[in-house]
Amino acid sequence: MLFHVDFKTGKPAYLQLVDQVRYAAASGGLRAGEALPSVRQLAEELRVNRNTVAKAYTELESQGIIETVPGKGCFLKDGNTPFTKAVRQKLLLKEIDEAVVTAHHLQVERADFLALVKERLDYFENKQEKP
Amino acid sequence: MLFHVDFKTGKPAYLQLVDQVRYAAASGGLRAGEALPSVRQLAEELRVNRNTVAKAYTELESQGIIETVPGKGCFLKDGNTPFTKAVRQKLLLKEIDEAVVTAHHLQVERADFLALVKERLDYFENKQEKP
DNA sequence: CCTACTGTCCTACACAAATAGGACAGTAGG
DNA sequence: CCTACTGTCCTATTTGTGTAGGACAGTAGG
Repeated sequence: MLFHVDFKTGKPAYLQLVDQVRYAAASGGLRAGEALPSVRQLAEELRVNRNTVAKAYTELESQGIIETVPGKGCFLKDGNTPFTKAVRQKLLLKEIDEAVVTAHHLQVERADFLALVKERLDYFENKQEKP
Repeated sequence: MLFHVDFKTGKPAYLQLVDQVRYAAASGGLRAGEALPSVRQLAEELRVNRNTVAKAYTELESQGIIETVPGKGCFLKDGNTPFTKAVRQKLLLKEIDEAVVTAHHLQVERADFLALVKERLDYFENKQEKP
């Protein structure tokens, strides 16, 4: 199965799901317009309450990743974020700054950091191409 | 004063402190070996319990940012992270991946993303130089 | 030694967060 | 229309997190 929950990590189950869907979407494991597993079906597979899955889907919708149609299901959104350019820059800058500050404390040099970033960009782009 | 806590954000006070110390250290606002404000003094300034500040300092020490000497005080560590290269790579990759995935969903192109990263690297490096 | 600092452990409490189950509304195909 | 699916709201319980104050141990200077 595509998703899994690890109860030993202490990280909330619904957040683990959110991350996994985000990664799957970014790396091409999920396609635009594709339907996600139903709330109940996924909940049973993962041995989790329906509302836990539902909470993850709600969070994903508020992030603009998926679209939920009541009575039909949840689907991966096909592009066009619901956020303005200003909001997008702010969200992204926050995460970039966190990584840059962490790199400083981990004593990772500028060149090494940039190399790592490019490597990861390549990684996600390559997976994207595949069938 | 160097630090401040905003109670309106909903973000825990001790985490706000952790972030501010991390940023101050990365941008040169705090120097290696420099003493941080004492737990009680800072707590009084910020109108916060001592243990809230103490918790922030504990977290910072576990991150390898500061060093705490019982009876004397807390000091900014002078380089040399306590982590192995493997652990450092793992910690950094996690944050880089998060930013890369977010960039994908915010539809920020590779070139724009790299430009942003370089801009922020410059920003922190420049502040570092200043007195 | 005594005083005034330093950080820390222990305990307590209030609040929020995470999870869980029952009942309900919309969709679609037989 | 009836059945079986979809997501959702409401409520309850539990668990964890953030904050708080009292008492204690180590350091340093008068």
